[in-house]
Amino acid sequence: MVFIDKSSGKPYYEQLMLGIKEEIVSGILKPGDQLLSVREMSRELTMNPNTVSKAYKLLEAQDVIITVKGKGTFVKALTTEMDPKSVEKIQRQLSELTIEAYYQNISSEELKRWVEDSYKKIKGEHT
Amino acid sequence: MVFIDKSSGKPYYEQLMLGIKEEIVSGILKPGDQLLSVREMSRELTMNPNTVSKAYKLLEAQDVIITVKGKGTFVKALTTEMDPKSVEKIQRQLSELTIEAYYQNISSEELKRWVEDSYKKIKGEHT
Amino acid sequence: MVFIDKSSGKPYYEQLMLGIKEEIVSGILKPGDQLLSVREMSRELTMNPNTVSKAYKLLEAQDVIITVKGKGTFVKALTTEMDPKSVEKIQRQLSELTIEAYYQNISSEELKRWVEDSYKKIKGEHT
Amino acid sequence: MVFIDKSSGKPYYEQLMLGIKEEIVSGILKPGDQLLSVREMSRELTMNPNTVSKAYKLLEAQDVIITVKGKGTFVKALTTEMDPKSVEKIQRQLSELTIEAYYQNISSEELKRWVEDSYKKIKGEHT
DNA sequence: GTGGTCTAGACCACG
DNA sequence: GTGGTCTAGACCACC
Repeated sequence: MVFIDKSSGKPYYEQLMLGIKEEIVSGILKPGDQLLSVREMSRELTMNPNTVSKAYKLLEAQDVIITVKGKGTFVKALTTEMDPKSVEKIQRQLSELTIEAYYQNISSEELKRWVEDSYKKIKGEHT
Repeated sequence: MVFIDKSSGKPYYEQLMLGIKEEIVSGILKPGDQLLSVREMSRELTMNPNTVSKAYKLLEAQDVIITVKGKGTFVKALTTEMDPKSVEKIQRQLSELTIEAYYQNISSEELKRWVEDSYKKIKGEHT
Repeated sequence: MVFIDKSSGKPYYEQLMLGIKEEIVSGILKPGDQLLSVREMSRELTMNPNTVSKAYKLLEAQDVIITVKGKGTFVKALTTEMDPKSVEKIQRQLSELTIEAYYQNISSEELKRWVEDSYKKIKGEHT
Repeated sequence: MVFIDKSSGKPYYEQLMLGIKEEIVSGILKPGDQLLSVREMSRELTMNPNTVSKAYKLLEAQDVIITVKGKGTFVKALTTEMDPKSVEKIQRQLSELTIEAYYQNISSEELKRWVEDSYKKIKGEHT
């Protein structure tokens, strides 16, 4: 069950996208699994259907899920290739994060430990 | 010289804030150094003075710089304490980044290597 | 209704910030209450929306209110912790005020009575 | 010797005005005493003569000091009457301070104790 | 010269 | 509807 923090400042649709990805990488959602319909999901999370729809559309554009008309929305298999653009974006964000971390006197070791922890958390959720 | 990507979608003032922090951690700007005046900077980056001012004000709120009315704006010494809120924010962002990275088949090792590289880049620029 | 004295020399946004805080401590505004929207408030007070926005942003930085994009701005619960910087500032201002008072032959007792009165006024407005 | 905090944000001339008043109420400066000349004072405090001059002019307007052309500037006797405008201003500032204090969970008692302390500090400096 | 405040008005993202 | 960003330009206080 994805959790939406309504006062985090982050757009709902982004939180939902991230939440779904999180459930996929952690194995809660598996390839072929059907997502809640837009209307169900919107009721579940008490948000506007348009917002859920936007998240689904963007996830579909990212090849994370696929919508079959009249059938529903399904999780796609994790791709084995990297999307250069996404990778580049991640690197850029990481670089910015490093500057902020450095400014807070967070050492490189600490930061790497946090990366490790995050990975463990994801894998640990696999059943 | 801070570079502003006018088509990145990121607000100019955030880019400027990050750019200035980058110059500070990398040693290009040292404590006590005077920043370009709001007007100079706005001319330099071809943006509105209000936008530069906004970045300066926010950096001042973060204790990164200090502005003396009628005098100018100056770099403060790097603090040695951590701001719990900022640290928490960094951890959260890192956690989200990890999910995206995992989705792109980027290994934990790879990600940690990038962290290390970013740190080296910062320190390598020290004179 | 916050009152703005347009000829007091004090910036509008500061007057608005103080006015909102006053309504909160006196119980007129309660945690969770929605503030007037930026546009409504600007119409109400006949000032520019940007000025209202500035006040709201600063109050948010002080953890007094919280704004949710596309939804509105809401009163936060009064915190139970002290912010050392704010406390220091209050002490400094009080010290300066004392000098001015002393210069006007205002006794310590009188000044303390005024403090008491101000507190009573705040609490008296509670419902 | 008045101390000017060049990075406090407060205008220099106001700091100087307050500093001189402080020296008067604490007895360091007595009625009839001669102040440093504008030029001496500006050298002493490493500030612009115009700034010192502005402070002196304003203090003269407040009947705190008096300038005799060709002679110098002298401390006037503490008046025994109150200036209604000044008193009103003090009350207003105190009222605003109370709101901020209340917001920081500072009790009425604490605030009154601080007032008492400030008064003691002033009187304690009397020789 | 410096930064600070305020206005007017445009455009965008979010829900 | 909401707030956020950006621009253009005016006026003021401080130094």
